Amino acid sequence: MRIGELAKQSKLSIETLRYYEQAGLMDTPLRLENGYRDYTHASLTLLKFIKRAKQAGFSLKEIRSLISFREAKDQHTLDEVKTLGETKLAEIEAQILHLQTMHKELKSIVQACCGGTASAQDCVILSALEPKL
Amino acid sequence: MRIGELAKQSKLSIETLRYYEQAGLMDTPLRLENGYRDYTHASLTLLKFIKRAKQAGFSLKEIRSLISFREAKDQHTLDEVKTLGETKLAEIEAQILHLQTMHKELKSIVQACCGGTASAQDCVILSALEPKL
DNA sequence: CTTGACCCTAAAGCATACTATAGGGTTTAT
DNA sequence: ATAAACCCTATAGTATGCTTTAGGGTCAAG
Repeated sequence: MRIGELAKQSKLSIETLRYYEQAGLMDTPLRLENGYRDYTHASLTLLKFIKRAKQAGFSLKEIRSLISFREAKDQHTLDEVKTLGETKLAEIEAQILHLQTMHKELKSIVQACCGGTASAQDCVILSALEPKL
Repeated sequence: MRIGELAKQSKLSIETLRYYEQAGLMDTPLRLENGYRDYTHASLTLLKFIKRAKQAGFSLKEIRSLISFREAKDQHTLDEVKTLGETKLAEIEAQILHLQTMHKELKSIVQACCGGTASAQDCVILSALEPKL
């Protein structure tokens, strides 16, 4: 299958597929006589794997690790895979906490603002951002 | 005050200060005879404002808006400021939801892995990332 | 008078994940 | 034969918020 077909089936752009190849996520595929890339169904399966891993929050760099685990399962331990997952889980938790902190802070100051078309002269939001004396 | 002193007091790097100036967050300060930047206390107050806004989750671009509101309060309405805050709140909420979705998904597959030093041959994490047939 | 601390500019680099552009072959259909 | 649709490479651009580099003045102390 040529790149256009793989793009269609994977719902990724042709450019993204070439980018993934260059980024080391996919092996360089065989080439047809005219130089066109010639993919097999395995490429599609790999792309679906990549998409699911992305959905789960892994970066392309981390996905490279996941792919190498996947390609040589017997040379890796369950712990290696699980550690990657747990590390990512911890990162996501930290990000959520950070966002929740910001949200709480921002919500309290935004809610204090009555809004309206009056001048922002005495805006409590702007005041809240001023350094405390 | 020269830039080194302002950096110390604001706890930002000298480079960041010059970057903020170039990014339009701070006015170009007066210069001493030798060309050195000469800041006043107002610059420090502004930097603290910027830092608090960052803490609340605003991007530098949004902070530019906040600063222009702050500098000409009487030419803006409460609604303008409040809308900026509410939009940002909504963005943060969306990000939290997205992260929570990923977290839930990832947690369920990571927890299913028993770990250990056995080969990843039958790793449920890797399996979970494979496309379903 | 030189050393070290401080300041300057302009431009490039970093990380992430792509997207776009320029310039040029190939294949398919009419 | 020509136009549309497809493929190729290499390079640069996008967004964000800085940091780093290169190359070079300024100033106070010893």
